[in-house]
Amino acid sequence: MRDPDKPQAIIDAAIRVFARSGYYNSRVSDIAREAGIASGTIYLYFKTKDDILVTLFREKMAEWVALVQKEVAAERDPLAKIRKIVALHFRMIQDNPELAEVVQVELRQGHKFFRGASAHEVSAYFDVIQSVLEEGVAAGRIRRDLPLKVATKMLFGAMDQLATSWVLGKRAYRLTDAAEPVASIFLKGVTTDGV
Amino acid sequence: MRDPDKPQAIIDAAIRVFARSGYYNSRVSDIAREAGIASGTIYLYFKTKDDILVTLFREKMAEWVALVQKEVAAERDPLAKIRKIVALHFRMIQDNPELAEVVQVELRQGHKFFRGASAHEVSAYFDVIQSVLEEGVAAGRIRRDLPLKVATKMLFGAMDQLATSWVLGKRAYRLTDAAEPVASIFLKGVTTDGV
Amino acid sequence: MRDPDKPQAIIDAAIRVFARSGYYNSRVSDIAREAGIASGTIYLYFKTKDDILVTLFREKMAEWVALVQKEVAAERDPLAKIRKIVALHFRMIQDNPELAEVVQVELRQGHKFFRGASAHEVSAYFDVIQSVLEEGVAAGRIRRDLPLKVATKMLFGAMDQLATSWVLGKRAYRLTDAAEPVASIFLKGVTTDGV
Amino acid sequence: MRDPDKPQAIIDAAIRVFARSGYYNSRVSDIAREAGIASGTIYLYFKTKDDILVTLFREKMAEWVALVQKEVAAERDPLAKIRKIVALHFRMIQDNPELAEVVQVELRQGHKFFRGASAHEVSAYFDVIQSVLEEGVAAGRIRRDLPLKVATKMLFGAMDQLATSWVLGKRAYRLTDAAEPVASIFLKGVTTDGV
DNA sequence: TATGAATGAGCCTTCATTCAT
DNA sequence: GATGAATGAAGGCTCATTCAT
Repeated sequence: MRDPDKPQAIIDAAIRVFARSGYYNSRVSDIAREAGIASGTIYLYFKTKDDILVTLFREKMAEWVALVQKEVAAERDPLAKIRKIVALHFRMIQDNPELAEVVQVELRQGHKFFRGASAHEVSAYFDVIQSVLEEGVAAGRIRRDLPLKVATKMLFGAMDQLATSWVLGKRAYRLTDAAEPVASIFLKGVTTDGV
Repeated sequence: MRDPDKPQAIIDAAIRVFARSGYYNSRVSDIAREAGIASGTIYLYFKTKDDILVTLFREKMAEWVALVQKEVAAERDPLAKIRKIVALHFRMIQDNPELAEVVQVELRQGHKFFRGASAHEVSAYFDVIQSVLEEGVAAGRIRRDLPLKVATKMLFGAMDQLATSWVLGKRAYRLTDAAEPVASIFLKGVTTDGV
Repeated sequence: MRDPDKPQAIIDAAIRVFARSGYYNSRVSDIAREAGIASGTIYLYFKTKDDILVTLFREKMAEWVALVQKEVAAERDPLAKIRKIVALHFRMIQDNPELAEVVQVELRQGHKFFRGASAHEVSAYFDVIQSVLEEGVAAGRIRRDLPLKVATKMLFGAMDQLATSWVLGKRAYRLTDAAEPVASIFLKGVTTDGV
Repeated sequence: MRDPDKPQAIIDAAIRVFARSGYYNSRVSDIAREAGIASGTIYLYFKTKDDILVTLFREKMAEWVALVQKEVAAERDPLAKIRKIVALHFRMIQDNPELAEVVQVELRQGHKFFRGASAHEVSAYFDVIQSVLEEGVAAGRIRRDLPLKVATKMLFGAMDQLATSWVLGKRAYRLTDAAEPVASIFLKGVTTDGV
């Protein structure tokens, strides 16, 4: 396993191919052709076809969570952090629609991800959101009685649905334009009254 | 003379099988065995394996939308209608976890559903939600400046994520208990201030 | 097996269906539909799908040979008998193109016919031709040194090829018009010089 | 890098298998086993099972027609050319009885061949025969009033029937021994009187 | 006798994976 | 390491045949 760029090139090719046809309708040889290599070469870097998807997913999610954590840390205000998360989420989707399509769709293959190999990476993102909400509560900006897990899932679900609609739809508008309304509605729903 | 219960029995068996292994990892013969019939019999009622999934999806979504429409019509207050939708959504998921798992997961196979055969059924549910929000605006209970499509997707996304987490998780709690918090947070986010 | 018309109706339907699609591309249910009966009914009269073809073939060949024998017996002159055979052959093909197509094509399924169940019926037709040639030799009208088996096959092959070309072709001409030329060429080839 | 001998090996195996059981009763896996390869390998070289038969047929007929054309061109005398064609035809059948059996039988699958993909190859052989007859007419050796198309089909049909009988029969004699009688009878039938 | 729904063996074809070069 | 031809297990679908009604 010498060439350090090959795995990345394979993953990038896989993203494009999976986005086009879905995991089960894509052939390993399609990925190889897209990557400009022979299909046997893929098996020098990945154990199985499944391994490509799982690795892809883990890697991208880890990158993503790291980025969000860094950006969120740069903000002081808990509510600004929430706005930041929404803005980042939508920007990432908008800038990487193929990756987004793969993740949106295949993420739901519960057996593979939520319950499986990538559960950790997924929950890390939820943890980031929940931590910010906790900060908000501690700062008195978010309702003390807010059920945090529920609110976390709601925000993720709301963002995810906007993203899904955009990815699977015609993409005739800028998803990033939805960030402010989404954040505002959510924040109005969770913040302390009179603040 | 064809048995009019067979298609339903096949669909019910397919729901159990797809929930267990996912569409692509299920064999037609698995569905047949689950339904207690020979695999060839399935082809007397469905054209292809795909047809089973699409029919299943369309049928269940149509039933679902009809039920929600009826129940919502029975409520007067727009905000009570929203609470009703959330309660129904969660009850349905909780009472039909296998169906829920299939729909949650396969719904995202964008190529098959959102963009494909079942786009109509899916959007009908969105229409129900959006109509209620419009009523709320007309009644002065919901913010006049609310971006309706965004709010509709947010509510659906929030419910869907709660449902997904519950379905794919350990189901150690009652999903219906989450209905009130979800509805409250959402409503606080969208209702007119001071109402 | 009460209804005496059913087997005939099934065979007639089979002729039309086999002519249209060939034996292997025809389904038993196609024959049933063509005959206006249920597919299970076919098995009251025929043991297998194969049995339909074999019975069809035997029956039609037997009828055919009986007819030719009768008509040939009505002629005195051996050469006139040959002309009669050719004329009858072409008329039969022309009047029953669907039967002809089935027989022409499936006849060659050597395993089933020449070597199999219908060898007897096929050779009976060859016997008729050869007998006439023998008469011709005995009457001094046909060359004494003619290899009879070869000449018999040649005449049959010549007629059969004309028939095949007509059946598989556009049928834009009357096959019966070819009877006289075919008979003449053959007879010139086999008759005694100077007669 | 694909093995250039594989397609030929597959076709040769297919000839043996088809000759043994007929096209419809042969499985692709039978051909693979006969060729000593895995069944999937066949699909690296042929698109479908049907493609094997069509390719086999086209290729062999093209070779055959080319050979006949070359050999016929080497003869001067039109009548000698006819004798040559008959001799070659019978020799080819006798030397390749399995190929012969396949071609004889499947050739009649009108839908596939005469009317289908290989119509061109088949008619090329007829063209060779007819051209020679035309030469004979031009040379005054063959009757000016001979209906050429009829005579062409007669000769082909005669040869084909002798071949079929031999192939499907016990092959207890040398087919090539029939060449001279067949040619003589045909030529006596078509040549100018007194020549 | 007639029906046609049900059966399930059978087969073509695909494609993830291997391995000789 | 890289290749891609070869493999062969797997599965969707068909259809001849059966049998309960």
